[in-house]
Amino acid sequence: MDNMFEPIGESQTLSQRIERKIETAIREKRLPTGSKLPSERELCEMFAVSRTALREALRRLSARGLIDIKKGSGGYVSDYNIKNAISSLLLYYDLKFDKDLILQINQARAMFEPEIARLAAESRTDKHVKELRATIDDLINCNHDDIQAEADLVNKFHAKVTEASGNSFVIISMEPIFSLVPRIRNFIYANIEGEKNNILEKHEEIYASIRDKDGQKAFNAMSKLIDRTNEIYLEHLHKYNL
Amino acid sequence: MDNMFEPIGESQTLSQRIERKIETAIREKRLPTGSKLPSERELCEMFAVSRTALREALRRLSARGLIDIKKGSGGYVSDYNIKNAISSLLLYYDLKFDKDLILQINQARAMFEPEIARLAAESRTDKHVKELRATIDDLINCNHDDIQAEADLVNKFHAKVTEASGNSFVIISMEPIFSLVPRIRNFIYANIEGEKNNILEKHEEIYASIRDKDGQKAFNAMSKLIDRTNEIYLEHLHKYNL
DNA sequence: GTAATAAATTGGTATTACAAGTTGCGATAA
DNA sequence: TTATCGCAACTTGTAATACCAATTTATTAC
Repeated sequence: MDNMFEPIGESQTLSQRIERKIETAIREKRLPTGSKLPSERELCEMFAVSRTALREALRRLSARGLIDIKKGSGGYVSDYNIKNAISSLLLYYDLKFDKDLILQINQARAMFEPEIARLAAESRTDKHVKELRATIDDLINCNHDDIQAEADLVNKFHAKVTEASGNSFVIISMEPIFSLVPRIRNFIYANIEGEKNNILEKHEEIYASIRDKDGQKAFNAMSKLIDRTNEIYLEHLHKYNL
Repeated sequence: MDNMFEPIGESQTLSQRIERKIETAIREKRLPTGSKLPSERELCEMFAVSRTALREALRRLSARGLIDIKKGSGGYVSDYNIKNAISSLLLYYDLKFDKDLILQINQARAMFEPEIARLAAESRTDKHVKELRATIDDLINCNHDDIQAEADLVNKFHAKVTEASGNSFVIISMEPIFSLVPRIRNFIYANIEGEKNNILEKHEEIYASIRDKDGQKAFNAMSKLIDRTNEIYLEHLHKYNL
């Protein structure tokens, strides 16, 4: 019995209550996307509060990405997009970034990405095929010494495969991974010297499977690729005793 | 050539620049978790700005979950937890919730949950086994008429399985799904009359597999369960032409 | 030393004033 | 008539001051 006696009255501040009222209106679409909010003075009158309190409520909503405020113009209901949605998630991973997270991400990739490749093979459009081809070509032409550029292109390829799955939930879920890769790269300077041809081959195989709409083949190729990549990572982690 | 002429000067407001400065200090751990910020008056002097501008910066940081502000006490660097991180993600799904999202979520579950069950079987602790057992027992004892309670318990079971995987990235990724189930339930009144025994059996099978650390068996059982559930959903969607 | 009390400190709200940017209307010129 | 310019009437952004309410700290009485 932790909370036998809950706090009496509203512990919420005035500006928080205003925030919640406007937020509810937005969630219930009473304020549709893109619509203009009344001016601050008008809202002050409507809520019967000072401009100070109202502005702080608007600042919170703006910080959370629910509204856009333009100086001299006014406030508008934001087109709440994925960027807003995952920005705080990215911040979270940014703060808790460590070796464990890297291992867990690698594990998650091994679990999910083969299935994603399978779905991509079944759902991809011609546009996706073109973009995947272009990415691999860039990778082929990439300077062998530029490890950073190579890693970025590999990352781009995997992001494109995920995009080709057409499942927005999957795309959003994987987004943090592809955003964190640059940081992982700074953490693990795993050299894939002598592996590049092998890696490249597997990417070609994945590409071909998706192009030919062969889900099972895409699954297998992706599975092998991720497993091999994880092996390289683990070897490196052991070698440098991280 | 889209951006031949980039905007001149800082389009950022003063309060946004203050916000960014403090945010950077937090991200770089110069302000460690739990530490107390200087008082508003002090910060005003340090940044040489009015209290108005400073407070709006603090409001933004507070709204984003980076700091906690206690009246009469002061501001503290928040222990930025998962709740903060995924709250905006939940808002996003809340706003774009529709039939398509439900279908994509079901697809994603079919892709991911079997693998999650496999990992759970390999990583689970005794505590997880107990909790899973308790959840199934609740489901058995649940009133057959109370469809809502049943759905909640099934949902809880799947959340617990995910938790047992021990992979925090996976847990966070799946969190939106388990949060959305109540809304899906209101969308689809899929009657599992006559299915309950079948569903229950499969849950028992998953439980036993995880208890016995049989990953492959857990994978198969979860796979069958999700497939059957999706069938029921699709039948319902067709029947009512949603 | 402890507990009650008073004082100082801190965040919350209100008010007023002005700065700075945007919008739209109308006067003016072509 | 049409295009352009400029001004006026908006809008939000920042500043300064004052006071309220909650919390913390210092003081006092026991």
